[in-house]
Formats: sequence, C-alpha cells, structure tokens
Amino acid sequence: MISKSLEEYLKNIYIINKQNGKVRVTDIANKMKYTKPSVNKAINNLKENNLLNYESYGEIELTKEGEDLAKKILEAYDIVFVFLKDVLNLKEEDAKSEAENIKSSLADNTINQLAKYVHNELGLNNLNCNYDINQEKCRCCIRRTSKKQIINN
Amino acid sequence: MISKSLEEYLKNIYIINKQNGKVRVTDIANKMKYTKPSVNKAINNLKENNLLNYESYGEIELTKEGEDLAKKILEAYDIVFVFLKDVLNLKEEDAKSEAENIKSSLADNTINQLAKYVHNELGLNNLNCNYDINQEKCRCCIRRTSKKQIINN
DNA sequence: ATATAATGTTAGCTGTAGTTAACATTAAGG
DNA sequence: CCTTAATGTTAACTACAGCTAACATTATAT
Repeated sequence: MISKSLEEYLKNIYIINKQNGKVRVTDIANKMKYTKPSVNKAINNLKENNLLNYESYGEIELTKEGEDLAKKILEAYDIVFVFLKDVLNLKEEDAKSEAENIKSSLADNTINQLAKYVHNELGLNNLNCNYDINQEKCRCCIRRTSKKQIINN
Repeated sequence: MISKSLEEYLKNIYIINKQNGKVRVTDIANKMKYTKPSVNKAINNLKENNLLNYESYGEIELTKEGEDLAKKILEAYDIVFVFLKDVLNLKEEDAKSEAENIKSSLADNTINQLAKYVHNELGLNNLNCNYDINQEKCRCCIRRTSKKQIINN
C-alpha cells in the first residue's frame, strides 16, 4: 500500500500522459505545484514500488500495475467528485479540491457503495447498479462522462 | 488551523472527559493506541494552541476554545459516520474507521451540505434542513442520537 | 558547434508525528 | 511511611514529504 501522497503523484502522471503523450518531471511539478526535487524523489519511490519505469534523465512510463492503480485512483476520485458536485451541489472548484483531500484513504468497499448510491441517486441507470471498482467495466454511465471532465482540467 | 492528527487527539480528549470526568495521558494513549511520549508531545502542542490547559503531571482540561473545536470535530465525524452507515449501508465498524479517515480534511461547507442531505435523506425532519456546523443548535434529529452512539464506544 | 536555457539530480535542511529507552514523579498497599 | 507500581517526561531516533541551493545533463538557437 503506497501513501496518499504517492497516489496523488500516480494519478497526475497518468493524466499528464493522457494529455501530452509523455511525462516530464517539470510537468508533474507544475501541475502539482511542487518543486522538481520533490517530484524526483516521488518518482524514484514509485519506481521502487514497480509502478513506473525510470532511468535518470529518461522517460517516465507507468508499468501495467502502475496504470491499473492510477485508473483505480482516478475512478475513486471521480465518484467522490460527482457525489460532491451533483448530489451535494458543491461548486465545481470546491468539489474538485475536496475530492482531492478525501479519495485515497477510502476503502474499496466504501467507494463501491458510494458509486452505487450515486449512480442510482442520479438516475443514470435503471437497474440496480452493481458497481465494483476492481472490475474492468461497469454498465453505469457516470464513469466515462465524469472521467472526461476531470482529465480536461 | 491545527493538523488532522491534533484534531484527532482533541476529539478523543473530549470523549474521554465525557466518559470519565478526567483525562490522563495513559487514557489517551490507550484509546488511540499510541505511546505515552507521543501523547505528551501532542498535549503540549495543543496547549501551545490554547486548546487546553496543562502543567506537568497536572490535569488535562480543554479550554472553551478547545471544547468548541472538539465538539465541531465530533459533529463532523458524526455526520460522515451516519452517512456511511445509514445512507451507504456500510457496516458499523467500517463506517467508524472510514469516518475517522475522512472527516478532518473536509471544509465546513462540505460538512454542512452533507448534513443537510443526510437529514433530509433519512427523513429525520419534515422541513428543509438548514444545518450549519458553526451554529449552536440545529433542529434536526441526527445530532443527539448519533453523538450518544459514538461516545459510548 | 558551442553558449545558453531548460530540465533533472543530489545533498542537506525543515517540520510533523510517530517510536524506544531511560528517567522522574505521583499514587497505593502493606 | 516507605516500597512498589502506575503514570508522566525527556532525549534521541525513525520515516515521510516537502523545501532550497548547488550541480549535472540535455536541448535549443544562433
């Protein structure tokens, strides 16, 4: 289990990769408002956890494991974000920052329950939602729409 | 703004005081599963923040400010706990531990929105709830009942 | 092709928050 | 009342996660 801090790095690396195709230390530092040495440390830490491949001055590339975890983190983030924004009616900005603070400490089961609740609450599907964050696909709606929203920020 | 860690100490000091009348370093250490030196440090830190009065080997007493903050923290904890348990249907134990992890990072406004939502959702009042965590009293239900529940654990 | 700018790394610092080991103080029982 | 047990404190260590300053490498532009 990596720390919340490292999860946040992983999430951002994934997003930057989707946006730019490549990921540099500077990109991460800019996005997360940290200094480059902090990012460097984090990267090496993620590397030791087999979540990405990296050689000095080289490319930052998520491993399969790293990408899967990043997706899962982003997914959890999304669910919390949508709940805060669309169920609790927080302002978009607030929902975003609050979701950042919360997400990584939540257990899978909590996220699953929240997702099911949100899916049903927002009436985005007509069956009873059977969401599972460790499952490849969920037939519910929220997923794709909200993910797009978050990546384009 | 004190840290999440110190908030957790404050909350527990408040609870122990309600249960036992007095609060000792050992009680806090036992309840929180930390060592006594850790507790000692935290207490001195809370003292510097004017949240409690303490002299070496003396009594631990929350100041007015400390008690108010403790109540607020506990209140926030309650709201999250009830949401997880009664809305998301998490098991009591899980709801408890998850609420611990989440609560302190949430903004007042988020807690207020969540409270309003939970109050209305659970049908515990018939008007539209106007909850405000910085307000002395809220006419909604959840407050007293759930607080009792948490203190008796 | 090389000077300069951009990017990345290293070393050592900070603060937070926990730990253990050793010691000090206070409370309780015979 | 004085020994022992319980409780509380201090000092010094750890790990995490950020920082700055200084340095190294790579890319760009004339």
